[in-house]
Amino acid sequence: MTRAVASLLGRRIPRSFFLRPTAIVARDLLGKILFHDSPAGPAAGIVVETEAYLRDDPASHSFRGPTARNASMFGTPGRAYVYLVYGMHHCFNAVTAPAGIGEAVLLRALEPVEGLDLMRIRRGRDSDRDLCNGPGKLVQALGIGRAHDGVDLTRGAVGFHEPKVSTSLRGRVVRDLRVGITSGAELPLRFYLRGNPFVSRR
DNA sequence: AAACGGATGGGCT
DNA sequence: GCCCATCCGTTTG
Repeated sequence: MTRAVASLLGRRIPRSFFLRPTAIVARDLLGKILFHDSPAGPAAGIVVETEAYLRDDPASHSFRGPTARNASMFGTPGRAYVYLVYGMHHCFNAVTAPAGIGEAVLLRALEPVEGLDLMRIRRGRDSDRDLCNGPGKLVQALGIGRAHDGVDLTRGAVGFHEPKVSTSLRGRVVRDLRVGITSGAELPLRFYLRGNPFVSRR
């Protein structure tokens, strides 16, 4: 681990964190750091926007039961669920709930804090704000792909950490409707940090 | 500033 | 065939 990264990351988020109600996990991931120690170099960002996807939730991939595609969503909590959407982008989720129950948290936006040059190359964009302000964008910026579907986020190259210097999020957490879905659109399961310029929409 | 459409592929009815 | 948990360049107001 590089010197810069060591000064950034606190303790790794353990599996017990993900074994709590999914909306709570989605809320509590705000302010944590998503890190990928990739072969090309480290990249990381502060989580600023998430969405919860529940069982018996018509917007959730798990709604119609387990399939080959969504298998990891029904697997061990604290692992990744990565899938291809719109034929060209990937989305990254942290699996929650006990095995057999298909729930997860979609990561929608990060505030880039490490590996910004690498992110710019991967994204083909220069502006800091355009690196991780969307679910497809952050996945591309971090170098995450289909190969990461099912990986354990509590150990290994991809995972969540406490920030070394933590700031209070009191009064900054907003809860409202999810983005880009049709059914289940009335459920308030999106969480983001008020006023943060790296959130995917204002 | 908002609205729109094209790209692109896999999963499911 | 149709429907996407999206992104981006272009057009329109």
